[in-house]
Amino acid sequence: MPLSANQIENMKAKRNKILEQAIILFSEHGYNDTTISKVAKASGISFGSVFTYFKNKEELFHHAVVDHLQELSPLLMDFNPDAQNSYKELEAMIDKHIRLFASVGTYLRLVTQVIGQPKRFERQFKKLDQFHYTFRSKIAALVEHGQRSGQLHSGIDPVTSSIAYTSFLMGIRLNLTDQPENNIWSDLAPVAMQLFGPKLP
Amino acid sequence: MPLSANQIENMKAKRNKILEQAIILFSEHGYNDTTISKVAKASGISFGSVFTYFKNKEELFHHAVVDHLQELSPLLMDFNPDAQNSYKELEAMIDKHIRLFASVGTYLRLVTQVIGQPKRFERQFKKLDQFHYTFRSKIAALVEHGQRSGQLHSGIDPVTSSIAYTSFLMGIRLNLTDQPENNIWSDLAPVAMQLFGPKLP
Amino acid sequence: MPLSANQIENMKAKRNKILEQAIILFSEHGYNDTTISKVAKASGISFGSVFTYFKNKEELFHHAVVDHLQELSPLLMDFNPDAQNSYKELEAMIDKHIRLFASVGTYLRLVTQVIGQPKRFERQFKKLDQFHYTFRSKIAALVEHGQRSGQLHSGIDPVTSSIAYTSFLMGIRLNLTDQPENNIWSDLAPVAMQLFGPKLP
Amino acid sequence: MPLSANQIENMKAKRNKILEQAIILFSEHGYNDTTISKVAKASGISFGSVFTYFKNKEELFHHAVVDHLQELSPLLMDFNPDAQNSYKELEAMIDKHIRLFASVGTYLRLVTQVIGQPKRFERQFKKLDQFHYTFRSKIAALVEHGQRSGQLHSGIDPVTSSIAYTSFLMGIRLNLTDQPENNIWSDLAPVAMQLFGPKLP
DNA sequence: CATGAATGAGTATTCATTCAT
DNA sequence: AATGAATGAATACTCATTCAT
Repeated sequence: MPLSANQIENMKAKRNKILEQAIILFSEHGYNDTTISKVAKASGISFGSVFTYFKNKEELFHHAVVDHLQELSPLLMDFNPDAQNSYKELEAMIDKHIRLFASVGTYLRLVTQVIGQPKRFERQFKKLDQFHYTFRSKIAALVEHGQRSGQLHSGIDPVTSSIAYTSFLMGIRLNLTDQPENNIWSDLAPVAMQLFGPKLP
Repeated sequence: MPLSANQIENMKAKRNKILEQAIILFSEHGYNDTTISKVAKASGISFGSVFTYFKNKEELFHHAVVDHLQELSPLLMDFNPDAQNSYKELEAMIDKHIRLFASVGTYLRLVTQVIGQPKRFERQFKKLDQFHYTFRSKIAALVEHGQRSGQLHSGIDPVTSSIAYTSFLMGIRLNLTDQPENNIWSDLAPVAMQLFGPKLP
Repeated sequence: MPLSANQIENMKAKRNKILEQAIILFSEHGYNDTTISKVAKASGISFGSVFTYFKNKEELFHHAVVDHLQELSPLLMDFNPDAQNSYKELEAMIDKHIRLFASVGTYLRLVTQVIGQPKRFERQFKKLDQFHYTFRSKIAALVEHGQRSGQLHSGIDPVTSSIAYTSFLMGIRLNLTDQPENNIWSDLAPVAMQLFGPKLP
Repeated sequence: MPLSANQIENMKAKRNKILEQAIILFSEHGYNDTTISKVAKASGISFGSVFTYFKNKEELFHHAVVDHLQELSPLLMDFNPDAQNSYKELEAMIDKHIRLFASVGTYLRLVTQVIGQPKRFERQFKKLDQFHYTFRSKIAALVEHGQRSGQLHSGIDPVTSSIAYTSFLMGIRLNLTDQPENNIWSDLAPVAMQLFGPKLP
């Protein structure tokens, strides 16, 4: 008996619910201290059912790390490296990134754990590293463009500055809390811009 | 009959050996996957003896995180916020910091774990946070000096840029591997300098 | 899908099996020398399953001490303090008690351990102490009745003699072995009766 | 170099100090929960020195149980089975015993532990059982004397009543606390006398 | 003899995974 | 598919005993 569309929908919803809670718990308590039992409870799903959706804990962790990246990726990559006005494009990009990094603290703390222990979370690390590579490459392209068009100083290697920039983003995410009153986030955009050697207008 | 000076020396050496190996293992495998047994083996010390030096695993972790900070602290704070030539002082400081961050990757990955899960490692986090505060305050003082003396642009709040800078340091430490051939480290110094809004000479 | 009635029955049986073996082992080897592993083996149940039924060793011990008391209680309290013929009622009661104490040696040795270390087994001790209080109070009531009706000498305070009696019961249980050929038990009934100051018929 | 008399004295004192504290700790916390380390601390003696006086924990426990019995024994046996007035002799004996049992609660709780687990503490149990045998035999002799001289009823077997009596003593020791205000102890003497079937004067 | 560090065997407890219902 | 009981491997920690100083 094939599953009805309704059932399929229902199962997708359950899977997402599990993943959502898994991200929260893994993020806050780490891999080992997040037990399947706790995830099940938080998701309002029976203990045994978690294994219906994810064959084991490692799989659950993997998807918690990787699946969400698919959603985030287009948001992070939403800028045009060939934009006429590289300067403005950079500014707009930085603004978006900082807003985004400020808002997805939970997930990014999970990412941090993976990056911080690349050997331990090898499979997840590779996925993130791949993404990081395409991400900063696209940024580097924009920077190179800006340098050619004379809007950015040329002294800095574009790849270096793109690495500096993504590191900066991860660094502030690591260092700053989620306190909403913490409005230092918005002040950081112009500082981030400095990394690309902007020429004064 | 109290312990002989020789014995005391011996014990100190053992304690340090344990701590040293604990940093390596905690850094690479995280808190839970680092077992006391592994630490003991790596230190060439019997299992039970670890408990002679640290009353439990939590305590061992705490000292692994905190004790080493005492050694690192003077190196990180080795700059003069009241230096005549703020610009040169900043450059020298950045250079030292980057070299240092490049060389103590293992320990800093451990620090990263603590910062990434502040609730889980509350006690350790507080200690690190305290240090971070004094660290960036001293940097901010240097920046303020530089702005007053006109060597740095005044558009950026010194505290903000000091936070941006320490975040940047942590971020590159997180993102870069320890491959010795990885000589991007040295290229990052001038990019870091940008964060403080240097006036072109 | 809730558990079937059959499963529930099965689990109750397992729980009882564990408790039964726990009583035997705790009684014979004491709290510390009775390991969960031994209890599991004796019960024919896997090691981990013991924790399905009792959240920890302390809990297992507690139930081993306290649950069985519920079964014993009605047997010990099976006499009528308001009986017309207090003398005969006392005799019948003593007879029952002595038979009972002779037959439940294992459990009572466990009780002895708790009473002997009231601070160590505080929670269990309180439960037993409560029972002891109601138990001897009911005996005291019977004695008082017997004194009023002139069947017992009045020189002895009923509460004192009830305490003397329960102490006597525990004492013989402590001093005598379970050797079946040990038929001193039956001879003790008339001696016990003396504690209540019976008037010669 | 032979030890000076002073040193020997000193060592005896230390040994006694250890034993004294061991009785207290074993009595209150049981065998397993009493660690050598705790005994050492309580005795004001170094951890290692305990092993100078007792070759292992079992030995320490053994002496804690057995040595003190030597001191107690003459006090318990201090009555004359051939006394002219058996009745008075019994009364005096009971009085002494009850006072003694009331005052040495700590040690007797230790004894209780041994008797309650005869298999576990086999060696100690045997010693105590031996003593018990001679103790109740002497009492039985006094009772027999009393029966022959007509001061006690003859219905009860002297051995049975002596066992009843020693059981009673252990039972009240087990059941009653050491609260000094607990003056039920003194009321128990006449009740105990009943066990021997006294003829009314 | 006195001291206390070194050792490792022993144990309670947790938890991912399996599987019967 | 859903449930939750059953299992046992893994691990922190304790403590008697040994032994070097």
